[in-house]
Amino acid sequence: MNLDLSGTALDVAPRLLGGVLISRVGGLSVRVRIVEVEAYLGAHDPGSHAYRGRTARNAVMFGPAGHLYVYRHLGLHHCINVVCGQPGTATAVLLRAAEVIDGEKVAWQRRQAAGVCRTPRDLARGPGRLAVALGLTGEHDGVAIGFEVDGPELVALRSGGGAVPVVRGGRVGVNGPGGDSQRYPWRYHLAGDPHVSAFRAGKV
DNA sequence: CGTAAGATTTACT
DNA sequence: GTAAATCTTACGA
Repeated sequence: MNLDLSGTALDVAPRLLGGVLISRVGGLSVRVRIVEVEAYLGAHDPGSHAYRGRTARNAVMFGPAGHLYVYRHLGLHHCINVVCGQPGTATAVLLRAAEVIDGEKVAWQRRQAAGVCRTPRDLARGPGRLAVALGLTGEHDGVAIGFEVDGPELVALRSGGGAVPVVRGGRVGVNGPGGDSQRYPWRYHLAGDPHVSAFRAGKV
């Protein structure tokens, strides 16, 4: 089943949960099940990078859906977004955490090379860790997303198909006015899944 | 041009 | 629990 990315991040985010992401970076295949995402709505969202307009970094978000927006955070880590919506609307879904279901050995080696990973649970639990496990870096900013498991694209996305228990809550590290982390409840994750990262409120 | 803050992770007290 | 690492963008002088 193909994913429809033409809606806003709020439409797309819940549908990505339970879906499968395949990465073939460097010829090494890693497959993960998405368990946690966050929606970002561009110009209408103070927490979005695109809130204050287009820059060289976030240009991809203003483009058509079905592309990867990868950015470097704090100089050390990368975060992966799926661009959705229409061109000109900078809406995207941040992939925050996933469960590695195939290519665990490759993911483990990448995580060991970049830092320390003690348990399989931590392989892709968190945005930066997920990027490492998948082998995605700043070079992959703007690459097209495929929808076939064995397609030519570097990364591919597939819907999980069935309904999954979704929990909605405040985004991690992002606050609304007055330090209210629940002001924009645009974080979605699978209920009770151990691979979901811990919630942290943003700085006030 | 200089400074502050950020969609984070890791290590140390 | 708290701090440090480290780079890009935004904003004030």
